[in-house]
Amino acid sequence: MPKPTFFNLPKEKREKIINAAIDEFAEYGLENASTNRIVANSGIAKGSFYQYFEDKQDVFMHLLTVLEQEKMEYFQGKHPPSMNMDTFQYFRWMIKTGMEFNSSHPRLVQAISRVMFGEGLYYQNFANIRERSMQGLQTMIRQAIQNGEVDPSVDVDLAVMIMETWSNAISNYILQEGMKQKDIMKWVRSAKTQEMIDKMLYVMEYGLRKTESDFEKNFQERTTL
Amino acid sequence: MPKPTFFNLPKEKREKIINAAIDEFAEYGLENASTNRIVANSGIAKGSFYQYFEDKQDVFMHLLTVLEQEKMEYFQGKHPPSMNMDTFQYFRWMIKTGMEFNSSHPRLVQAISRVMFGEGLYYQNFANIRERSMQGLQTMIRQAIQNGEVDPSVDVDLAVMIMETWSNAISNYILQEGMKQKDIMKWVRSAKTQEMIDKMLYVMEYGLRKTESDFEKNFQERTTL
DNA sequence: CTATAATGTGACCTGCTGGTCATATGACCA
DNA sequence: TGGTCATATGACCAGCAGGTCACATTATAG
Repeated sequence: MPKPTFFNLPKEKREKIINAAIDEFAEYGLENASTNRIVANSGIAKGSFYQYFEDKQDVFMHLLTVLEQEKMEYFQGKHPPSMNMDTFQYFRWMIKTGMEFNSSHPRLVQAISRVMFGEGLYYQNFANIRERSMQGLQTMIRQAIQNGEVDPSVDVDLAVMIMETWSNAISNYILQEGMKQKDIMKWVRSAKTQEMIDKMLYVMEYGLRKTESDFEKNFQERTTL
Repeated sequence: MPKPTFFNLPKEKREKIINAAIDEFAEYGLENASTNRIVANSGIAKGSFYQYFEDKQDVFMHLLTVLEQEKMEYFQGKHPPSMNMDTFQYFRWMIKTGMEFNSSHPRLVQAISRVMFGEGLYYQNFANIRERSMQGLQTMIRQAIQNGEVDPSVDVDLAVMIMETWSNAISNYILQEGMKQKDIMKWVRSAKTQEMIDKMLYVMEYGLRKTESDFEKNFQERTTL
């Protein structure tokens, strides 16, 4: 949390600092952000910076609350188009409204996602290596559509992106949980972890919505082979 | 690519350097990794480092190819349990085998995902803020299960994680594509982008697999309201 | 007006960074 | 043996980092 002195500042000055910080984080991420540049670009003295904030992480935490707050205000100004939405319709409305918000605050969102989701995505070199695995997935999916397994209306690139997302989500989840364990190997192979993976993949396959098809039946069928 | 001198090194020395690099990246990410620490921990001189590599990004790129290579070898040693798998079964096998590999190379995987997917996840502070939005999702999903909308066998935490993953995936996708456009606002609101979002959410809802239910019908139904 | 407290300032500190280079080492060959 | 060449070394460099602090400025109160 910023110190009280920061909140006593005139609004204009505060915003100038925040904007400089946003630009800095958007460009360099958290660890490589430079307080020197931030103070230079916001036209305050170095010493002042440390009268407003503990350190640069403090600034970044403040950006998070700014985002949270502004997003909440934005949502309060909007209203769902209908009262009779089910949960999925509501979620869709939230996502779309969220996108509207994001596109009206691109720098702020970029700064935060730069920090939260890594520098990796921004390096060109990585793209090449990703490409190779993407191509593998692509042919796999094309085949699957031909075999009538994958919904043909879902276009190939989208399906690739979805499978990649899932694959990363599962990997990260397992990695992060696994790191907490004594014996990762054993933990990964445990029935509980395997079931977790199965469930995630089941949802990828059949979706979150409850349909007439029986979950348990499908689930058993798929996983015991 | 590392320079030839690196590949002329005795295997043992090479591995010592690689291991030091893995530890460094796992701990500090790419930008904050220190070549000084790497040379100190691998017991080589600073100058030698620059006879082996261009710079630290060069080292990291090499780690990527090491991962790629070792993973390929690992997969070649394994064989799918059955030849009659459909695509989803095959994908499940790939994911699980991948997890096995990851858990047998935890440091390497951690180093790479640390760089690729950001420092953000590793800071404790962020967890608190995420918590709040998670709780919102949680109550939403509990309600949805009660209303018979969400598959009750999918447990709440998993559903939250899935929705969060989707929400992030969509945001990132839109942000990255949107940044290339002149007018983000307009692009986000364009029919094409909106349809893309609809499709992703449709897949989240109904899954990738082709079922007896008609995609086009469902899709139309859901999105025109 | 003076006294006191709060805020603003930037020169300065130490520590570490990525990177260089003159020199030392030692394997190989004539 | 002496000469050559790839490799190894670490002292050294300039640059920038985050952070401090004695002092200047301004606001507040008596």
